[in-house]
Amino acid sequence: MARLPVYLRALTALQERGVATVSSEELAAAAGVNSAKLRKDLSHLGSYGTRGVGYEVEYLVYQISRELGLTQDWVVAIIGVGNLGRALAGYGGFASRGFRVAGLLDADEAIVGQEISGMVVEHIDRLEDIIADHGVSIAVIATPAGAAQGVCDRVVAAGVTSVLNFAPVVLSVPEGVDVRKVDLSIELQILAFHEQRKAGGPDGLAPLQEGDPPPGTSQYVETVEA
Amino acid sequence: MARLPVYLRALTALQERGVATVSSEELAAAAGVNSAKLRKDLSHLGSYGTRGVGYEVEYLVYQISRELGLTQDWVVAIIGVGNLGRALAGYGGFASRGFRVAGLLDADEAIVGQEISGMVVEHIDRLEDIIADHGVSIAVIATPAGAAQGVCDRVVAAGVTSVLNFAPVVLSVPEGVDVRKVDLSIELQILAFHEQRKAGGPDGLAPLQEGDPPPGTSQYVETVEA
DNA sequence: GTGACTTTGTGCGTCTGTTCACAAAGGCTT
DNA sequence: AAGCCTTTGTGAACAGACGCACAAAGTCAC
Repeated sequence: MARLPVYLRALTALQERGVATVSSEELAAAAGVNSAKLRKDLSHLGSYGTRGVGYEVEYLVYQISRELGLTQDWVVAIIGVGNLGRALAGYGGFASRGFRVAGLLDADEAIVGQEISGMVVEHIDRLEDIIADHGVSIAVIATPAGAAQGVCDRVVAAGVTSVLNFAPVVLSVPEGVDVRKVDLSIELQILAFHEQRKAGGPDGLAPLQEGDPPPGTSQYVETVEA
Repeated sequence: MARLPVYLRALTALQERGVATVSSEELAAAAGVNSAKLRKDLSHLGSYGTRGVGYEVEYLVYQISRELGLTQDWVVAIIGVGNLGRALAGYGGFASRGFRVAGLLDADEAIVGQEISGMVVEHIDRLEDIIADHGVSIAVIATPAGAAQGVCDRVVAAGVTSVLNFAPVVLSVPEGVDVRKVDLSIELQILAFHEQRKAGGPDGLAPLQEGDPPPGTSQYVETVEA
């Protein structure tokens, strides 16, 4: 389930505050979900709390970590060392959760050789070597959109079966390869959509109103991509 | 719908390639969704294509942009200018889609005054002024986890009703305020989960096997937060 | 002008995920 | 030791999304 990491974070926060036991109600509130859903998730996961008391925090942390595969280390390569790649390389949340960054790669000769967050940027030509040598199992793609599919094909061919994609394209991959996508501008657009809704619908116009330019004579292009 | 931005991106890509008309089947493939779902989304949105031909690309771009509220400009403030905040400030996808960054703010005196991507970083004390002066309607929170809720409360009090949160906490906000969350390490954890599934279940153990340490004597802590 | 072909728009069955509500289970107090 | 109280685990109703499949509608060729 996609909610387990959220539970895990809430639990580790409780753990740091020295809380030993927690009810489904409290934990659900901390994670921002319904308590019945949380209980069903946890029971579906096999672990149990004790009725009348709640869940033991440490035990649950261990169970969820194991379920998520965080008891073993995962080796990550970051491809594309632009602004975003740099931020990812310096992101503390990786190392502290069992993700080891084995390499930073880029195609730009001006960037290759630079030291970023204690690592030397390698040339993209060495991609296959680095994946094989370090046993990389997760690739993070932070390249420009145009390069993403090509890089993706190469990492998949080299045996990587999990890809985290920050490039604004839909990657096509063979069966058995997982892709997750994070797109900053899409998140903003969704917020803009809701914001507009609050302000009273799209410009207050019904779609295809009398007087709107009909399809076929369209000049609306300049309104979207400034 | 959360899929409209994906359609829009696929459409603008087609537009740049000079494609005038597209069928639901083609567009669905480009967006990575089922064609019936795409047609239902588009019809639900009110706009139509012409049967036997498909959708006119330009007209659809205009309609979706209008629905998403991209025909107007949205003013954004980025709070927290660490690695991630810097990457966001330099991200080209904002300006090109009608999102104008009105301010970069941070609490660290060493960062305030620096110029990042052509903007001078302001002190967090000026938060309310900047929101009011520029008419900020979307706040991007890229602070450390501990500061996020406090910053969120302040931007909401200042009238912001949409928040994009990169901090690894669940923000609590009053009714009517939208929060979207992007969490890099959660994405990686979900990938790790699937990766482990491919490799044959969580360590190959059934939960709470005979011989496992029972709850109450737990020493598993060191396995999770290294 | 007519017929064949293409593609949209949508009714309907299905399925997954969510929530309610309650019985079973365990602890705590007296 | 007995009963009360809290909290889990889950059956069942509910809701929304999804996708198939087909009829309506329009185009294109001749």
